[in-house]
Amino acid sequence: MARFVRAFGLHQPDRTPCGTPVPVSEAHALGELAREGELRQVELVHRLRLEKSTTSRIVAQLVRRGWAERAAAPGDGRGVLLRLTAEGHQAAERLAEARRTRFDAALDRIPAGEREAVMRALAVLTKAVDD
Amino acid sequence: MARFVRAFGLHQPDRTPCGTPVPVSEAHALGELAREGELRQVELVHRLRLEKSTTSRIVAQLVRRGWAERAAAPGDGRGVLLRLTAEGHQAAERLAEARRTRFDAALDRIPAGEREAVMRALAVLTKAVDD
DNA sequence: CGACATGGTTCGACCGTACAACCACCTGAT
DNA sequence: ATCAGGTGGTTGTACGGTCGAACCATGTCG
Repeated sequence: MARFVRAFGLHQPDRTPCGTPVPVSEAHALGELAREGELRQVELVHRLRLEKSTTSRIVAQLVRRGWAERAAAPGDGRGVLLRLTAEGHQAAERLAEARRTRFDAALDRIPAGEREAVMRALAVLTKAVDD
Repeated sequence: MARFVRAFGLHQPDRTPCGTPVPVSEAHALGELAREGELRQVELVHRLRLEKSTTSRIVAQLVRRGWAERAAAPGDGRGVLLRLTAEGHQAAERLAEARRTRFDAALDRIPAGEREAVMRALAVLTKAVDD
């Protein structure tokens, strides 16, 4: 496990393991938003497992980069609804591309017959770890 | 993958995912030293995938805690040979215990028939990711 | 003997995260 | 209708892990 963390480069939180100079948490936020389309900020807190203060800053950073925009949440005057801008979607796509490249390279080193089993195992492990 | 990182708590580098209030990198260093007995500091640099400056600081921290001690490397006046103290071994054991607890809990949530396959898959993936 | 490489340390800067305090808004009970 | 307590967000502050560069000592090779 420890080996995996180091090999994957997870100990450097301000750089994506896939080589992109974007903080890991920001990349994750971008990914969630890209998949969901819209997201309440509080939902992002839960998915990213961060404090709301940290999440607030990350969102501010995304907005500053021009990747996301805040809107009022429908039916709740307190909430913030997040949405990716056009540039945000492009950035997410670039990130996904880098991720694909990185993973393809890794998968190449896994015997073809085992690939699917490994991917499924990772999903199982994630679910098991997730309390 | 991203889900796994968040679920496992890897985004918080100053706390072990297993609940111990010890920085992740320090825990990894402790683990390597416990397994190897002795280790050159430069070897730790490679295994931890850190800069030598960062490694130096981590070692200093271990020494400060009374968990490790530096010695001259045999046959090389520049090098530093690292060794765990008695307290260091105890600390490593406590860490291993916490890890075991955490993993057992996770493994309990994996169908018995799949456990071995999942563990093997993780090893395969680590090797594949490791350039 | 001199040039370059290697192992370590120290210094400075950056940045991600948590915690606390605070505000705005919502909700439910009286 | 009102007030208490809960929830969503922001800002200030502190902490700490990591890197890069400068520097030193030691080893190595021509």
